[in-house]
Amino acid sequence: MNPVQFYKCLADETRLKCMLLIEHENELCVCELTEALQEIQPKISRHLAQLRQCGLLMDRRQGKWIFYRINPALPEWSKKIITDTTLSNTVFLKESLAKLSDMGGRPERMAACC
Amino acid sequence: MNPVQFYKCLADETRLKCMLLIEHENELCVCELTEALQEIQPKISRHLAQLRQCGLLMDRRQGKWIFYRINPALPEWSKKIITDTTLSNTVFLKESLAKLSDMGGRPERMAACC
DNA sequence: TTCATATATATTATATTTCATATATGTTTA
DNA sequence: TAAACATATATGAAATATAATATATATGAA
Repeated sequence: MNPVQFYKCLADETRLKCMLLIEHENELCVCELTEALQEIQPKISRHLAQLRQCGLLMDRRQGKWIFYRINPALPEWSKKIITDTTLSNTVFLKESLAKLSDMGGRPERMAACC
Repeated sequence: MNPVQFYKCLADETRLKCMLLIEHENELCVCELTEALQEIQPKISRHLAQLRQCGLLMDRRQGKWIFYRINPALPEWSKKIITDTTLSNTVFLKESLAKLSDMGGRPERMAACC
């Protein structure tokens, strides 16, 4: 992971909030992020695609939904930065987390089994 | 310090290398960075100005030279990210550090006294 | 004046957003 | 079973916004 590329991925409000919300919640789908950030779906989807292509996120499909999580194969220093940034910027995420917990009809997780 | 703005500052090769080199060396002037990165002076200068305006760097003048250092007033989480990134990306800085130690006629520091 | 450094600006390159549309899965109904 | 529909997500292309660069010019100290 080139550090410049890594920081470029984090250098956008939508992408950074996606990353930190996913870190905070462990796993989120596109519709949950769309609701949390109050943005249109294609915009969220595009930024998630970029984060996936750069290796920061992994996805798994469960039925209609695609869940994203932090790529566990990321180098330790970059994973640490993501967790540290999440812990130290609760205000930055406050509104989005509120929207998320107010959201009805969230998809149920099944363990990514076996 | 807004985290998006912070990461935007780091999301450029020249700026990131300046930050990490300054972190590594404690203090560097424009001419040293120009030599270390093998870039023209106005380019370095512009990026340093941006880093200063955003509050990531502080400068002090000593005669002809202006020395830059990491702004000690930065929030802890962001200072930590700068040190962690420096420690974990030695390869990224290798060439620049070599150029720097090969450089002749580097300005002498006087303690930023009193 | 000269050397080192800083700033302004115009041009070019890059990134982002939006809309329209496509794909993929799941569900309903014939 | 299969066809039709609904929902979630992805993508292509165009318009717009933002950032980077190179060049020229300005400033400030010795």
